[in-house]
Amino acid sequence: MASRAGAVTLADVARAAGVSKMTVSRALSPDRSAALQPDTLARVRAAAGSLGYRPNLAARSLTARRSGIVAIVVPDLGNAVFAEIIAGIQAGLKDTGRETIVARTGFDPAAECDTVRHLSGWNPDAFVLAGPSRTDAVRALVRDLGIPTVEVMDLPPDPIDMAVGFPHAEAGALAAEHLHARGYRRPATLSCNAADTRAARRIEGFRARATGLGLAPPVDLFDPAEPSFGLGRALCARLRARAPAVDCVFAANDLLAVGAVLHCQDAGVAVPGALAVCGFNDLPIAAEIGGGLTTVHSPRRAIGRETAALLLDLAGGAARPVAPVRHIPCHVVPRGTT
Amino acid sequence: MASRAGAVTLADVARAAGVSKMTVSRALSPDRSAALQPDTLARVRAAAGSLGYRPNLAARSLTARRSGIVAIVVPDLGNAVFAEIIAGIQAGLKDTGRETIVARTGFDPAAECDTVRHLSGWNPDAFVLAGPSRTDAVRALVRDLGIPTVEVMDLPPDPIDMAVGFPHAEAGALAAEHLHARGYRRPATLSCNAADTRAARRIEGFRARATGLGLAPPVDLFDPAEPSFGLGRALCARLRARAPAVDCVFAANDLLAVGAVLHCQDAGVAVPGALAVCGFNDLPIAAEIGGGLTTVHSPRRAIGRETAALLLDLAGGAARPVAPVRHIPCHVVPRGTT
DNA sequence: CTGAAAGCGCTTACAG
DNA sequence: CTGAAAGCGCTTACAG
Repeated sequence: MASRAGAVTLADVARAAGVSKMTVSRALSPDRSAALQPDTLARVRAAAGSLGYRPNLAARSLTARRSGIVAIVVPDLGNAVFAEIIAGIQAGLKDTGRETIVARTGFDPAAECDTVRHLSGWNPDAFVLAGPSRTDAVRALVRDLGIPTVEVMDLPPDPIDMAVGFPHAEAGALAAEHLHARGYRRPATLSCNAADTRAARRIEGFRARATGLGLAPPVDLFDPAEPSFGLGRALCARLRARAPAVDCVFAANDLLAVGAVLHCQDAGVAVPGALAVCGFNDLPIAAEIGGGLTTVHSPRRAIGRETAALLLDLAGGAARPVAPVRHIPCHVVPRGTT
Repeated sequence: MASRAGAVTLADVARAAGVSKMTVSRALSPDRSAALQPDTLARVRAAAGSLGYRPNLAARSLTARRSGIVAIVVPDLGNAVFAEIIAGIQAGLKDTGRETIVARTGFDPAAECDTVRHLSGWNPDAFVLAGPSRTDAVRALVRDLGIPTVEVMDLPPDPIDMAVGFPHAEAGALAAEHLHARGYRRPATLSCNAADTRAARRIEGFRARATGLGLAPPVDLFDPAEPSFGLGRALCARLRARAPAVDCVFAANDLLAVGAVLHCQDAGVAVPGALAVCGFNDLPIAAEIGGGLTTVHSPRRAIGRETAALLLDLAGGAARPVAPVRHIPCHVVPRGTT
């Protein structure tokens, strides 16, 4: 039994194969095994296989000074957006000898800093930070650590190191252009969750482009609660009471947007006839509701894959990849609500 | 700059504080610092703080023979069920010096084995396996590794080691009891995804209890596709065409159940008047649809927290905790669709 | 209460 | 193409 106490080590394999530990080390390293004589290689691999050798990764990490770990820090796992980014990264890193370690902060910027500090003890090859805001403390810490860091989902005005995503103002601007092109002229916005600074920038981007295109200044409704269908219903009800002339709505996320559509269905308000609705993210739910929700697609998978590619470029040699800031644009998915 | 090359080590702190490495090691270990003189402790901590010392976790893991890592293997992160189990575990492990490492298998049982084998190289304190099925290879591997392992979400007939969850047949039985108590007598079941063996057991449990209570034998509709609202709509349409006398439906998951309700709304079928619908999981969507979906709540958070508690019990000393198999029951949440 | 020695299991950097 | 030596940064087990 290869249990923890008496685990099979490099020395055991060396003994069994009649070679030195170094030869075993080389035989089991994809990069260095080419230098070995074919029959030596075969003998070592056979011995390793029959003994059930599994390298001690802590020991490897200690000497090689790189762990092969990519540390991903997200606010929340239940959120499909972050889950898909992680899935994209893991898919892109598959079979490259890199493992991911995922930590969640619960949207607490201070927790992000503690988490990065702690994870740094594993000497990750890279950090991926997915949360919406970054404290100065994290920025200083990450710089000080000297570990490559990718900020994802967003393109911050002042990236710490690398970034893969899109400026959230752009997502709002695309929604404004779409609604304008469809002929709507009196817009409103729905948003929530004060901690979500990206949502705020989407709304700002919408407002800027909407007024630039000559639409009426948007009526903004905001609620500090977390997003949900129920909140979308409530905000839409409030909107109709306050500003009945509004003919279209940009909701900062799909949950609010679907809630708004549900409210309209219940209240007998024709969508998009009396009120058009555009969301953000393009979660699966957007395609599932009757007629489909028009929404701005955020390319989570592509961001994850591109992040993996960036990390592999890094490992490939260049001190910094050719393009350390990669813009993955979002786009409008027109469906039945606009 | 405390970058990777010249990171601050225990020896650096020892020099700065004028003590030996051992004293620093003790001062920084919560368990062993009690044995130090208070002023020594303070001096060491001050030195560690001002130098920005961060322990090298690979080195610690190598000597202490435990990493403090809990390795969680899930089929999919986008699935709210697994995300919540992970969140529950992470919440329960917070401030206990344990980190989680999360890997996904994409519902591929062979990938589960490869993943466990690879993660074992980090000498995790424990494995948490969340997927629905386990190959004999993983079972053998995990036993051979001698690392404590918790299977979660389910209570398998033959647990490898520890387990936290509920038998899925029980969830189906609860649904049958609920529908029976409400007076429904001619049931059907909707299910999908051949790889989801747990769903199959929920359906079996439903059938057994339904017939035991004297209901008509359920009409079973199955589709091999992944669950979605759209599939729920389609299955419900098929059901009504094939078995118009059916008066209630147990759907193996909330996505199918919501889809079934949406189909009924579109088709002008009164819910629950003409057809009652009960789902499984109690995802947020269940409370959000108009009137609310009646569903069997799966206690994901509680399972996560209980798993964390089990792991802490383990660390507390006992070779195996008092109750290595913990039953966290599910329950019906009655809402508007039954 | 504190410390000197040994060693965890690997890989790096030299040799030959 | 292969190997002997040294050392990564910690903690365990002994001493005192």
